[in-house]
Amino acid sequence: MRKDRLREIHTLSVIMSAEELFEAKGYEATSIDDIAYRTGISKSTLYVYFKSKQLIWDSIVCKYMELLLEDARKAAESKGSFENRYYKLCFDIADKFEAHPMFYKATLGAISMDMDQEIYKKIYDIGEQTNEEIARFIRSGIEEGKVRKDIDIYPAVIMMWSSISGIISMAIDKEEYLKMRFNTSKKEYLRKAFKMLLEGMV
Amino acid sequence: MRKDRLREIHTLSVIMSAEELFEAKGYEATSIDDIAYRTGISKSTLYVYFKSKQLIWDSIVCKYMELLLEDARKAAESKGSFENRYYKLCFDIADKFEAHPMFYKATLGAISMDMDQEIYKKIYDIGEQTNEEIARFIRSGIEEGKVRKDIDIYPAVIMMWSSISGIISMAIDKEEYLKMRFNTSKKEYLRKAFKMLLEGMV
Amino acid sequence: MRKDRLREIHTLSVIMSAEELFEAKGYEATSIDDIAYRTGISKSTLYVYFKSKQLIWDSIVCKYMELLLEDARKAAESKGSFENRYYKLCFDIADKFEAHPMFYKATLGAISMDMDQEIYKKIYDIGEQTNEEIARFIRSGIEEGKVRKDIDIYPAVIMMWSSISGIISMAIDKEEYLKMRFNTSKKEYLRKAFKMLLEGMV
Amino acid sequence: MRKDRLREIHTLSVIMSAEELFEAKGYEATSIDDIAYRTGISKSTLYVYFKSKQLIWDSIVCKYMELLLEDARKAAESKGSFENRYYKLCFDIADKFEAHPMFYKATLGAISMDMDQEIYKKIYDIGEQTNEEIARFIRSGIEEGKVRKDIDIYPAVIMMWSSISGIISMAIDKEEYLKMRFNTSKKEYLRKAFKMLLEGMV
DNA sequence: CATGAATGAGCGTTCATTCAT
DNA sequence: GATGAATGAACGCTCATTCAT
Repeated sequence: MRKDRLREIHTLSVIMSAEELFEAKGYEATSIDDIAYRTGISKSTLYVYFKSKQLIWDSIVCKYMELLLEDARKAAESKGSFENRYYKLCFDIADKFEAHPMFYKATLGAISMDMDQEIYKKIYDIGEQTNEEIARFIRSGIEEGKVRKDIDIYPAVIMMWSSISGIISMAIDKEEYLKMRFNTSKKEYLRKAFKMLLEGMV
Repeated sequence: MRKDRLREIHTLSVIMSAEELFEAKGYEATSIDDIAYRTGISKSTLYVYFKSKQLIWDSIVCKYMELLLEDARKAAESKGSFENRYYKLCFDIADKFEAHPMFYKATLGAISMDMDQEIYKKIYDIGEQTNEEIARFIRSGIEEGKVRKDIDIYPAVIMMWSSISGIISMAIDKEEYLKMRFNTSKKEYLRKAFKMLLEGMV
Repeated sequence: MRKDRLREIHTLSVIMSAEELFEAKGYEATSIDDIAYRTGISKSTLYVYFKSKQLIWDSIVCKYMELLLEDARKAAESKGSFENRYYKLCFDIADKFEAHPMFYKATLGAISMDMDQEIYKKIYDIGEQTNEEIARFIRSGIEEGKVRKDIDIYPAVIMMWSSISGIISMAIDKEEYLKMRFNTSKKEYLRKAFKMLLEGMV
Repeated sequence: MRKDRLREIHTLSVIMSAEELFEAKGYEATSIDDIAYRTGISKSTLYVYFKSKQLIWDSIVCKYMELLLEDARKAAESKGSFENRYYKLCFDIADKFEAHPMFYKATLGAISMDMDQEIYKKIYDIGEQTNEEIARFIRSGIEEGKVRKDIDIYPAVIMMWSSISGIISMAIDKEEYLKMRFNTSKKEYLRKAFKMLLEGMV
């Protein structure tokens, strides 16, 4: 269908503009006018494609979740030692956080569990798949003998996930401070912190 | 002084109301009108005590930082084995996060480093003291032989800090999900996660 | 274009309302709400057409300056004796002052010389053209032998301008007083005053 | 009475502060808080002495009118030729306008003729006395043979008054412009303009 | 489908004024 | 007499959203 194509193109370009603006100025400070103007369409046209500002945000969240899922899948499926895949995963995520300042807020905020809204259901599903991939990844670590056999896999998934996010987000928020106060670059700090986190699982 | 008392009472009750509202709806979505109404004073009166909305937020951040500092100090100074003090610290913080859902955003978000403003200077100083207490705590762990000698203390402080926050905040955000999906209570999950984190440092 | 028409209509009617209100209550005491209400549109709609209150004022100033320019041009170009053209000019301006009580404040107050703003540049240019027309007018008086040859034209332009405004604005402000105290009608007073200005008191 | 003394001192110091502030920032932009603070009393105390902000303004207007009356009286009574006294009067007024940017607005704005308010009655009376002094001054010019015998004295008073104000106020508002455009200093311009006013352009 | 036009609801902030003590 | 405390009423301005065409 032509129509679907067109709709998709519009949808995507709105999301692109919104992403840039949300990242530059934050959700609240970005106006629908801004988004429409940057997209090159009229405000009313934008409303044809997105029923509300919130839904634009949710779409971006969804997109980000998909990126995370991809990273998790790579960690679970790709070749290489467990350690290598672990560091790869950590830094892949860190890169995304860095490239998209709103990544943290978007993927880790309390996400509405209102499953009536299609978008929230989708986001939830992607989250589940991601957990599943991380679980596979940890299991592969156990098989490789790099992770304790007695670990409780699902809590470990969540723990890993939340620690990684906590570590990355603080590394970004306090980059300046880390440099100034401890003369540690963000990258260096991250490597140390990820290492400490890993050793807890060994 | 009577007047100082009154001022303090007002200040505290504004902060209380604001805290509840910020927690329920977030900073942007909470209006000064809301805060004044919930405090039971007029908007103009509120402005007698707080020169701006931002300053209300900053005061809350400051208060939270002081609570954290207290916990850190207890961990560094109180008697008991390193492990016990560690778990005490983790759960003390978890309690605070739970009592104040905005704790995470308040204490870990990027805090202005504009040292001209008195309040930011104060917040920064409290943060420094807190780091120092955690460093003392870790050093006591080393002395006790419970933490590796070769650990890099300050990165470890930050790493510990960010992981703990990440873990707690996700535990709270996903409590319902953890129960439903893995039949794990938040408390149980937290204990496991904190344990994993600790073992990385051993 | 339909849309240009609409825009123009709105613009003009906002200016009309604002003019009446500024005249009745002054700039500061007139609120945007007042203007919108009197125009019969919502405040938000008003902001579609004027980006700020200041710009509404500036537009009115600009309009007034154009009216003055027209009068000056007529004085410089029309047929008739110098005296007749002089009195015509004076009373034309007086009529305008009367029709628009804020004329004085608008056209003679300190006008921003910030030439970056388009509107101020326009106002300045119109002022320059007006001075030029008055200069032509005075030169024609010299040619006719009705004005001293040795007069310094540009200071004379400004002097004439400011005296005429001073005279008219006081005549309007004190109309009631003139009648009551000296039994002189405004018109009669103005004729005498303009004559004195032309001939001097000596 | 002690009390009256004290009252007077307070009244005067409020007026002084207000004057400075009104001149620096204008009437609207000056708050009662500003005035009280600068006076060194509390806002509430200020209200003991002045029932409203408007009345503070009116008191200043009154004071200014008294200054004008003094100048007019000097012109009428002092020794010297008519011309000399004329220029003295003009420049005395110009000096006052310059020293007090709000002088113009204060003394020439349409003054309320609400004679119920004591202050307005006082202002009106001073205005009357001033006109009378100027009338005496012009009569002395006639006696000296420097002013036409057939002049209508009271209209001439008003005309002179309004022209002088118009000339001075434009000289101040456009000082920068006069310099830039015609390379004429304010003083030089004023002298020329006052001369033209005296002698007429014919 | 695309949009120009319009707006209601709200925002953070200010300030002249009142009043009990 | 002096004041600290409190406030109602505005203010200029913004913005997500609706709707007729």
